[in-house]
Amino acid sequence: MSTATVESRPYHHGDLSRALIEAARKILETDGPAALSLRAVAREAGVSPAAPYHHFKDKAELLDAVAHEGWHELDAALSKARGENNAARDQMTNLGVAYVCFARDNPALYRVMYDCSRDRDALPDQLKDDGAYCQVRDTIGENSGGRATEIDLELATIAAWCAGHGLAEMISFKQFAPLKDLLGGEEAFLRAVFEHLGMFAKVIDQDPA
Amino acid sequence: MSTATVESRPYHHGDLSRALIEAARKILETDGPAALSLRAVAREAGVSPAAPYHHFKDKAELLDAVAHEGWHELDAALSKARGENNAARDQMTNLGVAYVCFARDNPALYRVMYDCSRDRDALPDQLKDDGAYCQVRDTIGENSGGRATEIDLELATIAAWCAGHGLAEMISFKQFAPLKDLLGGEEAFLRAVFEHLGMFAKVIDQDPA
DNA sequence: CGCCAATCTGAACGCCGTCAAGATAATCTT
DNA sequence: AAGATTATCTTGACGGCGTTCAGATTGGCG
Repeated sequence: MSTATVESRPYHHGDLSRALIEAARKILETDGPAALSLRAVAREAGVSPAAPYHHFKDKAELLDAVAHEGWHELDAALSKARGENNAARDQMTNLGVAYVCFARDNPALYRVMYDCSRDRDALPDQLKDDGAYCQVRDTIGENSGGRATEIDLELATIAAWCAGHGLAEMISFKQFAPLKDLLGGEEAFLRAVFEHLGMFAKVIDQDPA
Repeated sequence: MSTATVESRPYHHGDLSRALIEAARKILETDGPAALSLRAVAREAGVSPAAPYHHFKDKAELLDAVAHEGWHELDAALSKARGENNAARDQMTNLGVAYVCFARDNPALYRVMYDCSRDRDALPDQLKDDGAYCQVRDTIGENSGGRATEIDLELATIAAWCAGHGLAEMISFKQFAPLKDLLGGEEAFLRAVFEHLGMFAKVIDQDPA
Protein backbone atom coordinates (compact mmCIF):
# COMPACT_ATOMS: atom_id res chain seq x y z
CA MET A 1 0.00 0.00 0.00
CA SER A 2 2.88 2.25 -0.46
CA THR A 3 5.19 1.38 -3.30
CA ALA A 4 4.63 3.07 -6.61
CA THR A 5 1.34 3.20 -8.42
CA VAL A 6 0.89 -0.51 -8.61
CA GLU A 7 -2.76 -0.32 -9.53
CA SER A 8 -2.82 -0.54 -13.36
CA ARG A 9 -0.46 2.34 -14.25
CA PRO A 10 -2.88 5.03 -15.39
CA TYR A 11 -2.33 6.64 -18.76
CA HIS A 12 -0.59 9.79 -17.61
CA HIS A 13 -0.34 9.25 -13.87
CA GLY A 14 -2.31 12.29 -12.69
CA ASP A 15 0.11 14.16 -10.46
CA LEU A 16 3.67 13.04 -10.97
CA SER A 17 5.33 16.05 -9.35
CA ARG A 18 3.73 15.28 -6.03
CA ALA A 19 4.34 11.56 -6.44
CA LEU A 20 8.01 12.21 -7.15
CA ILE A 21 8.43 14.38 -4.09
CA GLU A 22 6.79 11.77 -1.93
CA ALA A 23 8.87 9.03 -3.47
CA ALA A 24 12.00 11.06 -2.76
CA ARG A 25 11.02 11.57 0.86
CA LYS A 26 10.28 7.89 1.28
CA ILE A 27 13.69 6.96 -0.07
CA LEU A 28 15.29 9.55 2.20
CA GLU A 29 13.62 8.13 5.29
CA THR A 30 14.21 4.54 4.32
CA ASP A 31 17.68 4.46 2.82
CA GLY A 32 19.20 7.84 3.54
CA PRO A 33 20.54 10.63 1.32
CA ALA A 34 23.17 8.46 -0.35
CA ALA A 35 20.49 6.31 -1.95
CA LEU A 36 18.57 9.29 -3.32
CA SER A 37 19.17 9.12 -7.07
CA LEU A 38 16.79 10.51 -9.64
CA ARG A 39 16.52 7.08 -11.17
CA ALA A 40 15.61 5.56 -7.83
CA VAL A 41 12.93 8.18 -7.32
CA ALA A 42 11.46 7.46 -10.74
CA ARG A 43 11.60 3.74 -10.01
CA GLU A 44 9.80 4.24 -6.71
CA ALA A 45 7.14 6.33 -8.45
CA GLY A 46 6.77 3.67 -11.13
CA VAL A 47 7.87 5.76 -14.11
CA SER A 48 10.80 5.78 -16.49
CA PRO A 49 14.07 7.51 -15.60
CA ALA A 50 13.33 10.34 -18.00
CA ALA A 51 9.82 11.10 -16.78
CA PRO A 52 10.84 13.48 -13.96
CA TYR A 53 12.36 15.85 -16.50
CA HIS A 54 8.87 16.97 -17.54
CA HIS A 55 8.25 18.28 -14.03
CA PHE A 56 11.69 19.33 -12.78
CA LYS A 57 14.47 20.64 -14.96
CA ASP A 58 17.07 19.03 -12.76
CA LYS A 59 17.72 16.65 -9.94
CA ALA A 60 18.53 19.77 -7.95
CA GLU A 61 15.11 21.21 -8.65
CA LEU A 62 13.42 18.11 -7.25
CA LEU A 63 15.57 18.34 -4.14
CA ASP A 64 14.64 22.00 -3.87
CA ALA A 65 11.00 21.01 -3.74
CA VAL A 66 11.73 18.43 -1.05
CA ALA A 67 13.73 20.98 0.91
CA HIS A 68 10.89 23.47 0.61
CA GLU A 69 8.57 21.02 2.32
CA GLY A 70 11.19 20.50 4.98
CA TRP A 71 11.45 24.18 5.81
CA HIS A 72 7.69 24.36 6.13
CA GLU A 73 7.66 21.48 8.56
CA LEU A 74 10.50 22.97 10.57
CA ASP A 75 8.45 26.16 10.72
CA ALA A 76 5.51 24.19 12.09
CA ALA A 77 7.72 22.47 14.69
CA LEU A 78 9.00 25.81 15.95
CA SER A 79 5.48 27.25 16.08
CA LYS A 80 4.40 24.36 18.23
CA ALA A 81 7.34 24.83 20.57
CA ARG A 82 6.55 28.52 20.83
CA GLY A 83 2.96 27.72 21.70
CA GLU A 84 4.00 26.12 24.98
CA ASN A 85 5.21 29.41 26.33
CA ASN A 86 7.54 29.90 29.21
CA ALA A 87 9.46 32.97 30.19
CA ALA A 88 12.39 34.62 28.45
CA ARG A 89 15.44 32.42 28.44
CA ASP A 90 13.45 29.21 28.80
CA GLN A 91 11.43 30.10 25.75
CA MET A 92 14.57 30.54 23.69
CA THR A 93 16.01 27.28 24.96
CA ASN A 94 12.78 25.50 24.07
CA LEU A 95 12.96 26.90 20.58
CA GLY A 96 16.53 25.71 20.21
CA VAL A 97 15.71 22.27 21.53
CA ALA A 98 12.76 22.00 19.14
CA TYR A 99 15.03 22.98 16.24
CA VAL A 100 17.65 20.38 17.04
CA CYS A 101 15.06 17.70 17.70
CA PHE A 102 13.56 18.32 14.28
CA ALA A 103 16.97 17.78 12.73
CA ARG A 104 17.56 14.67 14.82
CA ASP A 105 14.18 13.17 13.90
CA ASN A 106 14.50 14.00 10.19
CA PRO A 107 18.22 13.72 9.57
CA ALA A 108 18.07 12.99 5.86
CA LEU A 109 15.51 15.71 5.19
CA TYR A 110 17.52 18.19 7.24
CA ARG A 111 20.61 17.34 5.26
CA VAL A 112 18.83 17.93 1.96
CA MET A 113 17.54 21.26 3.26
CA TYR A 114 21.01 22.57 3.99
CA ASP A 115 22.65 20.97 0.96
CA CYS A 116 20.29 22.99 -1.20
CA SER A 117 21.13 26.13 0.77
CA ARG A 118 24.85 25.54 0.49
CA ASP A 119 24.59 25.08 -3.25
CA ARG A 120 23.12 28.54 -3.58
CA ASP A 121 25.06 30.15 -0.71
CA ALA A 122 21.85 31.26 0.93
CA LEU A 123 18.98 30.16 3.10
CA PRO A 124 15.64 30.18 1.28
CA ASP A 125 14.25 33.70 1.19
CA GLN A 126 10.90 32.53 2.46
CA LEU A 127 12.58 32.02 5.83
CA LYS A 128 13.17 35.70 6.33
CA ASP A 129 9.71 36.80 5.31
CA ASP A 130 7.45 34.62 7.40
CA GLY A 131 9.29 31.41 8.11
CA ALA A 132 11.17 29.68 10.87
CA TYR A 133 13.94 32.28 10.93
CA CYS A 134 11.61 35.15 11.82
CA GLN A 135 10.02 33.06 14.52
CA VAL A 136 13.37 33.04 16.24
CA ARG A 137 13.78 36.77 15.71
CA ASP A 138 10.28 37.47 17.01
CA THR A 139 10.87 35.38 20.09
CA ILE A 140 14.08 37.23 20.81
CA GLY A 141 12.36 40.53 20.14
CA GLU A 142 9.46 39.79 22.47
CA ASN A 143 11.88 38.94 25.24
CA SER A 144 14.28 41.80 24.80
CA GLY A 145 13.32 44.46 27.28
CA GLY A 146 12.90 46.96 24.49
CA ARG A 147 16.60 47.71 24.68
CA ALA A 148 17.46 45.87 21.49
CA THR A 149 18.31 47.80 18.38
CA GLU A 150 17.31 46.45 15.01
CA ILE A 151 20.90 45.40 14.40
CA ASP A 152 21.25 43.70 17.76
CA LEU A 153 18.09 41.78 17.06
CA GLU A 154 19.39 40.61 13.71
CA LEU A 155 22.77 39.64 15.11
CA ALA A 156 21.23 37.74 18.01
CA THR A 157 18.99 35.87 15.60
CA ILE A 158 21.92 34.94 13.42
CA ALA A 159 23.89 33.81 16.45
CA ALA A 160 20.99 31.69 17.65
CA TRP A 161 20.40 30.19 14.24
CA CYS A 162 24.04 29.27 13.76
CA ALA A 163 24.29 27.71 17.20
CA GLY A 164 21.17 25.69 16.55
CA HIS A 165 22.42 24.50 13.20
CA GLY A 166 25.82 23.57 14.54
CA LEU A 167 24.33 21.56 17.35
CA ALA A 168 21.84 19.99 14.96
CA GLU A 169 24.65 18.70 12.80
CA MET A 170 26.54 17.20 15.71
CA ILE A 171 23.81 15.99 18.00
CA SER A 172 24.22 12.40 16.83
CA PHE A 173 28.00 12.32 17.19
CA LYS A 174 29.08 9.39 19.29
CA GLN A 175 31.49 11.45 21.35
CA PHE A 176 28.59 13.09 23.13
CA ALA A 177 27.05 9.82 24.28
CA PRO A 178 28.72 9.71 27.72
CA LEU A 179 27.72 13.29 28.48
CA LYS A 180 24.14 12.57 27.47
CA ASP A 181 24.00 9.65 29.86
CA LEU A 182 25.56 11.70 32.61
CA LEU A 183 23.00 14.45 32.23
CA GLY A 184 20.04 12.11 32.00
CA GLY A 185 19.19 11.92 28.34
CA GLU A 186 19.57 13.70 25.07
CA GLU A 187 17.12 16.51 25.71
CA ALA A 188 18.74 17.37 29.01
CA PHE A 189 22.06 17.45 27.19
CA LEU A 190 20.59 19.82 24.61
CA ARG A 191 19.24 22.19 27.25
CA ALA A 192 22.58 22.17 29.02
CA VAL A 193 24.48 23.07 25.86
CA PHE A 194 22.08 25.84 24.98
CA GLU A 195 22.31 27.25 28.46
CA HIS A 196 26.08 27.24 28.26
CA LEU A 197 25.87 29.39 25.21
CA GLY A 198 24.77 32.12 27.56
CA MET A 199 22.65 32.76 24.58
CA PHE A 200 21.49 36.18 23.58
CA ALA A 201 22.87 37.66 26.76
CA LYS A 202 23.13 41.04 25.14
CA VAL A 203 19.50 41.16 24.20
CA ILE A 204 17.40 39.12 26.55
CA ASP A 205 16.58 40.03 30.12
CA GLN A 206 18.88 38.07 32.34
CA ASP A 207 17.49 36.46 35.44
CA PRO A 208 20.54 35.88 37.62
CA ALA A 209 19.36 32.49 38.87
CA MET B 1 55.24 22.76 -12.13
CA SER B 2 52.11 21.41 -10.65
CA THR B 3 50.11 19.11 -12.84
CA ALA B 4 50.72 15.39 -12.54
CA THR B 5 54.08 13.77 -12.95
CA VAL B 6 54.63 14.99 -16.46
CA GLU B 7 58.32 14.22 -16.47
CA SER B 8 58.57 10.78 -18.14
CA ARG B 9 56.18 8.78 -15.89
CA PRO B 10 58.56 6.82 -13.70
CA TYR B 11 58.08 3.07 -13.43
CA HIS B 12 56.25 2.99 -10.15
CA HIS B 13 55.76 6.65 -9.37
CA GLY B 14 57.46 6.76 -5.99
CA ASP B 15 54.80 8.04 -3.60
CA LEU B 16 51.36 7.79 -5.09
CA SER B 17 49.45 8.13 -1.81
CA ARG B 18 50.87 11.59 -1.25
CA ALA B 19 50.44 12.51 -4.90
CA LEU B 20 46.80 11.43 -4.79
CA ILE B 21 46.09 13.48 -1.70
CA GLU B 22 47.69 16.52 -3.25
CA ALA B 23 45.82 15.97 -6.51
CA ALA B 24 42.58 15.75 -4.56
CA ARG B 25 43.29 18.98 -2.73
CA LYS B 26 44.16 20.73 -5.95
CA ILE B 27 40.88 19.65 -7.53
CA LEU B 28 39.04 20.76 -4.43
CA GLU B 29 40.56 24.24 -4.54
CA THR B 30 40.18 24.60 -8.27
CA ASP B 31 36.83 23.05 -9.09
CA GLY B 32 35.13 22.43 -5.78
CA PRO B 33 33.82 19.32 -4.05
CA ALA B 34 31.38 18.41 -6.83
CA ALA B 35 34.27 17.79 -9.24
CA LEU B 36 36.14 15.55 -6.82
CA SER B 37 35.82 12.09 -8.35
CA LEU B 38 38.30 9.31 -7.80
CA ARG B 39 38.84 9.15 -11.55
CA ALA B 40 39.56 12.85 -11.70
CA VAL B 41 42.08 12.51 -8.91
CA ALA B 42 43.80 9.63 -10.71
CA ARG B 43 43.78 11.65 -13.94
CA GLU B 44 45.33 14.63 -12.16
CA ALA B 45 47.99 12.41 -10.65
CA GLY B 46 48.70 10.86 -14.06
CA VAL B 47 47.71 7.29 -13.24
CA SER B 48 44.96 4.91 -14.26
CA PRO B 49 41.55 4.99 -12.55
CA ALA B 50 42.32 1.76 -10.69
CA ALA B 51 45.70 2.79 -9.35
CA PRO B 52 44.38 4.49 -6.19
CA TYR B 53 42.95 1.20 -4.97
CA HIS B 54 46.42 0.01 -4.09
CA HIS B 55 46.76 2.85 -1.58
CA PHE B 56 43.20 3.47 -0.38
CA LYS B 57 40.53 0.82 -0.12
CA ASP B 58 37.86 3.31 -1.01
CA LYS B 59 37.14 6.78 -2.27
CA ALA B 60 36.03 7.49 1.29
CA GLU B 61 39.44 6.47 2.60
CA LEU B 62 41.16 8.95 0.32
CA LEU B 63 38.79 11.68 1.50
CA ASP B 64 39.54 10.66 5.07
CA ALA B 65 43.20 11.30 4.41
CA VAL B 66 42.42 14.71 2.93
CA ALA B 67 40.18 15.54 5.87
CA HIS B 68 42.94 14.47 8.25
CA GLU B 69 45.24 17.06 6.73
CA GLY B 70 42.47 19.61 7.03
CA TRP B 71 42.00 19.04 10.73
CA HIS B 72 45.72 19.43 11.26
CA GLU B 73 45.73 22.74 9.45
CA LEU B 74 42.73 23.96 11.37
CA ASP B 75 44.62 23.05 14.51
CA ALA B 76 47.53 25.15 13.35
CA ALA B 77 45.27 28.09 12.55
CA LEU B 78 43.75 28.01 16.02
CA SER B 79 47.19 27.76 17.61
CA LYS B 80 48.27 30.86 15.77
CA ALA B 81 45.17 32.75 16.88
CA ARG B 82 45.79 31.67 20.45
CA GLY B 83 49.35 32.94 20.24
CA GLU B 84 48.20 36.51 19.84
CA ASN B 85 46.79 36.53 23.32
CA ASN B 86 44.26 38.95 24.67
CA ALA B 87 42.12 38.67 27.76
CA ALA B 88 39.26 36.30 28.48
CA ARG B 89 36.31 36.99 26.27
CA ASP B 90 38.40 38.56 23.53
CA GLN B 91 40.57 35.47 23.38
CA MET B 92 37.54 33.30 22.85
CA THR B 93 36.17 35.58 20.19
CA ASN B 94 39.51 35.53 18.42
CA LEU B 95 39.49 31.76 18.45
CA GLY B 96 36.00 31.71 16.99
CA VAL B 97 36.89 34.20 14.30
CA ALA B 98 39.96 32.19 13.38
CA TYR B 99 37.86 29.06 13.12
CA VAL B 100 35.30 30.62 10.82
CA CYS B 101 37.97 32.32 8.73
CA PHE B 102 39.63 28.96 8.16
CA ALA B 103 36.35 27.56 6.89
CA ARG B 104 35.78 30.62 4.71
CA ASP B 105 39.26 30.42 3.19
CA ASN B 106 39.14 26.65 2.64
CA PRO B 107 35.49 26.03 1.92
CA ALA B 108 35.88 22.83 -0.07
CA LEU B 109 38.36 21.34 2.38
CA TYR B 110 36.13 22.28 5.29
CA ARG B 111 33.20 20.59 3.60
CA VAL B 112 35.16 17.38 3.09
CA MET B 113 36.23 17.46 6.72
CA TYR B 114 32.65 17.53 8.00
CA ASP B 115 31.31 15.19 5.32
CA CYS B 116 33.71 12.55 6.58
CA SER B 117 32.62 13.24 10.15
CA ARG B 118 28.94 13.00 9.26
CA ASP B 119 29.45 9.70 7.54
CA ARG B 120 30.79 8.23 10.73
CA ASP B 121 28.60 10.23 13.13
CA ALA B 122 31.65 11.51 14.93
CA LEU B 123 34.43 14.04 14.86
CA PRO B 124 37.88 12.48 14.45
CA ASP B 125 39.10 11.19 17.77
CA GLN B 126 42.41 12.92 17.35
CA LEU B 127 40.58 16.18 18.00
CA LYS B 128 39.81 15.28 21.57
CA ASP B 129 43.27 14.08 22.43
CA ASP B 130 45.47 16.90 21.30
CA GLY B 131 43.75 18.68 18.43
CA ALA B 132 41.75 21.78 17.70
CA TYR B 133 38.88 20.79 19.96
CA CYS B 134 41.00 20.69 23.07
CA GLN B 135 42.51 24.02 22.20
CA VAL B 136 39.08 25.49 22.61
CA ARG B 137 38.55 23.63 25.86
CA ASP B 138 41.91 24.73 27.19
CA THR B 139 41.24 28.33 26.32
CA ILE B 140 37.92 28.22 28.09
CA GLY B 141 39.52 26.47 31.03
CA GLU B 142 42.30 29.01 31.36
CA ASN B 143 39.78 31.81 31.41
CA SER B 144 37.26 30.29 33.76
CA GLY B 145 37.98 31.65 37.20
CA GLY B 146 38.45 28.15 38.54
CA ARG B 147 34.73 27.88 39.09
CA ALA B 148 34.14 25.56 36.16
CA THR B 149 33.40 21.92 36.80
CA GLU B 150 34.67 19.32 34.40
CA ILE B 151 31.18 18.99 32.96
CA ASP B 152 30.69 22.72 32.58
CA LEU B 153 33.95 22.91 30.71
CA GLU B 154 32.91 20.16 28.36
CA LEU B 155 29.51 21.68 27.75
CA ALA B 156 30.94 25.11 27.11
CA THR B 157 33.40 23.64 24.63
CA ILE B 158 30.65 21.82 22.80
CA ALA B 159 28.56 24.96 22.72
CA ALA B 160 31.45 26.99 21.36
CA TRP B 161 32.32 24.37 18.77
CA CYS B 162 28.76 24.09 17.53
CA ALA B 163 28.35 27.85 17.28
CA GLY B 164 31.59 28.11 15.36
CA HIS B 165 30.61 25.35 12.98
CA GLY B 166 27.17 26.79 12.39
CA LEU B 167 28.56 30.20 11.61
CA ALA B 168 31.26 28.65 9.46
CA GLU B 169 28.66 26.97 7.30
CA MET B 170 26.67 30.14 6.83
CA ILE B 171 29.30 32.83 6.70
CA SER B 172 29.09 33.02 2.91
CA PHE B 173 25.31 33.21 2.71
CA LYS B 174 24.24 36.19 0.67
CA GLN B 175 21.60 37.27 3.19
CA PHE B 176 24.33 38.46 5.53
CA ALA B 177 25.93 40.77 3.00
CA PRO B 178 24.06 43.96 4.01
CA LEU B 179 24.86 43.42 7.68
CA LYS B 180 28.52 42.88 6.88
CA ASP B 181 28.64 46.16 5.01
CA LEU B 182 26.83 47.92 7.81
CA LEU B 183 29.30 46.69 10.40
CA GLY B 184 32.36 47.44 8.32
CA GLY B 185 33.44 44.12 6.89
CA GLU B 186 33.20 40.42 7.35
CA GLU B 187 35.47 40.12 10.34
CA ALA B 188 33.60 42.82 12.22
CA PHE B 189 30.42 40.95 11.44
CA LEU B 190 31.93 37.75 12.82
CA ARG B 191 33.01 39.41 16.04
CA ALA B 192 29.57 40.93 16.47
CA VAL B 193 27.84 37.59 16.05
CA PHE B 194 30.17 35.88 18.48
CA GLU B 195 29.67 38.59 21.01
CA HIS B 196 25.94 38.25 20.71
CA LEU B 197 26.24 34.64 21.63
CA GLY B 198 27.07 35.87 25.10
CA MET B 199 29.35 32.98 24.75
CA PHE B 200 30.40 30.82 27.66
CA ALA B 201 28.72 33.17 30.10
CA LYS B 202 28.46 30.41 32.66
CA VAL B 203 32.12 29.66 32.63
CA ILE B 204 34.14 32.70 31.72
CA ASP B 205 34.66 35.76 33.89
CA GLN B 206 32.28 38.39 32.71
CA ASP B 207 33.53 41.91 32.40
CA PRO B 208 30.37 44.03 32.53
CA ALA B 209 31.60 46.49 29.93
C1' DC C 1 -13.75 14.32 -34.60
C1' DG C 2 -9.10 16.20 -35.33
C1' DC C 3 -5.32 18.66 -33.78
C1' DC C 4 -1.89 20.30 -30.37
C1' DA C 5 0.54 20.34 -26.48
C1' DA C 6 1.64 17.89 -22.55
C1' DT C 7 3.30 13.69 -20.83
C1' DC C 8 5.74 9.41 -20.78
C1' DT C 9 8.98 5.57 -22.81
C1' DG C 10 13.28 3.60 -24.82
C1' DA C 11 17.65 3.93 -26.08
C1' DA C 12 21.72 6.20 -25.91
C1' DC C 13 25.90 9.22 -24.16
C1' DG C 14 29.54 10.05 -21.01
C1' DC C 15 30.64 9.92 -16.39
C1' DC C 16 31.16 7.51 -12.02
C1' DG C 17 33.04 3.76 -8.29
C1' DT C 18 34.80 -0.62 -8.22
C1' DC C 19 36.82 -5.08 -9.39
C1' DA C 20 39.41 -8.94 -11.67
C1' DA C 21 43.27 -10.33 -14.70
C1' DG C 22 47.43 -9.44 -16.44
C1' DA C 23 51.79 -6.68 -17.04
C1' DT C 24 55.71 -4.49 -14.86
C1' DA C 25 59.13 -3.30 -11.66
C1' DA C 26 61.20 -3.23 -6.86
C1' DT C 27 62.55 -6.14 -3.23
C1' DC C 28 64.01 -10.26 -0.93
C1' DT C 29 66.26 -14.71 -0.72
C1' DT C 30 69.91 -17.57 -1.57
C1' DA D 1 74.03 -12.47 -9.56
C1' DA D 2 69.72 -14.91 -10.44
C1' DG D 3 65.45 -16.26 -9.47
C1' DA D 4 61.25 -15.84 -6.82
C1' DT D 5 58.13 -12.96 -4.41
C1' DT D 6 55.62 -9.04 -3.67
C1' DA D 7 53.97 -4.44 -4.50
C1' DT D 8 52.42 -1.53 -7.89
C1' DC D 9 50.13 -0.06 -12.02
C1' DT D 10 47.18 -0.82 -16.54
C1' DT D 11 43.51 -2.62 -19.22
C1' DG D 12 39.01 -3.76 -19.67
C1' DA D 13 34.76 -4.63 -17.87
C1' DC D 14 30.31 -4.20 -14.88
C1' DG D 15 26.37 -1.74 -13.18
C1' DG D 16 24.58 2.69 -11.79
C1' DC D 17 24.26 7.51 -12.33
C1' DG D 18 22.35 12.28 -14.60
C1' DT D 19 20.83 13.83 -18.74
C1' DT D 20 19.17 14.15 -23.60
C1' DC D 21 16.54 13.07 -27.71
C1' DA D 22 13.39 10.85 -30.89
C1' DG D 23 9.21 8.74 -30.89
C1' DA D 24 4.85 6.85 -28.78
C1' DT D 25 0.73 7.93 -26.03
C1' DT D 26 -2.78 10.61 -24.18
C1' DG D 27 -5.65 14.63 -22.46
C1' DG D 28 -7.83 18.88 -23.66
C1' DC D 29 -9.65 22.14 -26.98
C1' DG D 30 -11.51 23.65 -31.34
